[in-house]
Amino acid sequence: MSDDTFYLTTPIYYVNDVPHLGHAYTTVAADFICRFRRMQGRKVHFLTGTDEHGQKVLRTAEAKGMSPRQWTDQIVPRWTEVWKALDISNDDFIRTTEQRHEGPVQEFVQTLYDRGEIYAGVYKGLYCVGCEAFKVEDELVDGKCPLHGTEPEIVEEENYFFRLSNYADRLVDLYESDERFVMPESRRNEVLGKVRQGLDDLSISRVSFDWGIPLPWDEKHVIYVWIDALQNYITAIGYATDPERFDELWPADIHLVGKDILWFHSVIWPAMLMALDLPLPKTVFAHGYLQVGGEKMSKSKLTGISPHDLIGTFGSDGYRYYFIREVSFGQDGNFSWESMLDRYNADLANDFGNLASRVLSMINRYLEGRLPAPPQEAELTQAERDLIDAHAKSLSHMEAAIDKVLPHQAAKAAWFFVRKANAYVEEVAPWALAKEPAQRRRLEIALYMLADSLRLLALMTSPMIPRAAQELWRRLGLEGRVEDRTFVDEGGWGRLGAGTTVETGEALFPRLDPAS
RNA sequence: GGGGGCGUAGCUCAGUUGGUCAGAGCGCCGGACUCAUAAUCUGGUGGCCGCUGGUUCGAGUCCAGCCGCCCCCA
Repeated sequence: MSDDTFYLTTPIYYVNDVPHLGHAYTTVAADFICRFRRMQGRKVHFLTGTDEHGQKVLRTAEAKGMSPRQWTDQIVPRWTEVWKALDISNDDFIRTTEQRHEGPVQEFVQTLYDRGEIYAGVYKGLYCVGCEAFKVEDELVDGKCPLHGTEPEIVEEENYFFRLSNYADRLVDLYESDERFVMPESRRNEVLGKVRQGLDDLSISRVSFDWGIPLPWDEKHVIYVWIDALQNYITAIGYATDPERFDELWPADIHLVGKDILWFHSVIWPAMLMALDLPLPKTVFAHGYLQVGGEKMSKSKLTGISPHDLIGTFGSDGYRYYFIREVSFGQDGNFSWESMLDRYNADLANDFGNLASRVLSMINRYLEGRLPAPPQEAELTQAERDLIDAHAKSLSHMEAAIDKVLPHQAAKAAWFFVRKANAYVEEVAPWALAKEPAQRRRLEIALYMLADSLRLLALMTSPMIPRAAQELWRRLGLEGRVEDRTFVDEGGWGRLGAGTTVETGEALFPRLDPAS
């Protein structure tokens, strides 16, 4: 791959049901990171999609009186429409039932088989359909799966196994030598501790049902859904079909996952890649879980809340901002209607939206809506220099936070500049300058600096709140889409043309009444 | 059973290798200002840093035990 590419994946979501807040949380964070990387000038490839095979989907479909294909075909749009509503900028969307996936997956496992990495054996065990996984006695509570509360089925079947056990040592070396392979650090320790205890070989096929991808050398077996699913990360970018494209994008920079599926991504997936001598992803980042608190939705479970329920009130931008800013990314976080409302009003309406509103209004009132000439170096006072410093600091902190995969810190860093800009307004008090004709140039400089601050903020916040950023960009008389710009090209001061007419308008983020 | 994590102001959380580490934002109280979405700026209130021992000249910061909460286990 080339250095300027940036390939990020979300999990492909299991289409057993419709999307909920947890899925959207991962996807929004991923989108923020990808949009930010694009504006850093990286050549981004952002992949998401759906995981459609396996017994659970089959049973869900049967329960609805549909074929699994009918079921997945009608539910996938429920996912894509949510991503559209949240302005997710994915470059591709892969379904594991697509031809471009199934063929290469067969080639992948065939190659493993040819290399002796897969062998036939018999598996006897307790299988939990909910988990799509075998269980050992120890894991059961009163004979039932603790996650699903159901009794596992006793299954004895001929399976093919992947020689996962051969890779424990190499995996341990990997975790120890590369601190970025599993992030955050606490998760790395978790995986390391577990793998040090050794690994068993992994059953990778099923014969009891046929909703899956057949093993090419033994077609009565279908490939275990997880093995099939993980490969979306390479099949989507041309593994076995388009070597040039594959080489350009692989390895992935980040696999973003929830902590519940870390094992598959940090152990099984790299082991399979090792078995084929393919490069390993650079980082598997596991974020925390959301929990639902507060009064308004206390009776709901996270999985019972649709993103649409919140987008209606807070908008796509409000939704995105809240989940990016509120939750410490590597840790579990709480969602509540109340905290979402607080964040929206405090950060978006008061700090950001009002800043735009007051600046545009003053330019309109004191300068007839037209931007003055940008200040010369010699015209800058300490107040302007501080503002310029604040922006530089804010942007560099954002970049550092994104490097560490900490979107909430990046959002916080951006708001440092918002606050500084508001403080600058107070410091220079344009309304006072406007009363004294002798201060005309000082007034122009102050309002130019503020308009320019808004432009820089539109750039910085576009990855988080793309709609408001675009609207601000437009009101400042700027052409095109802000998301197509880069920090390097547009991140300097003084890029607004003298004489440009700016527009005032409706509040970017109208305050929301807590009572309603 | 094994492995990992969390418990710091009312709330959400920061606190590298132990010594200005007792912080930020929100909330709350007061002051300033009036360009603005009763927004903004500014000052302040507020915490036996879960409990108990230990190591140390000195511990949210290390060790042990305990209490509470949580996650993972192919």
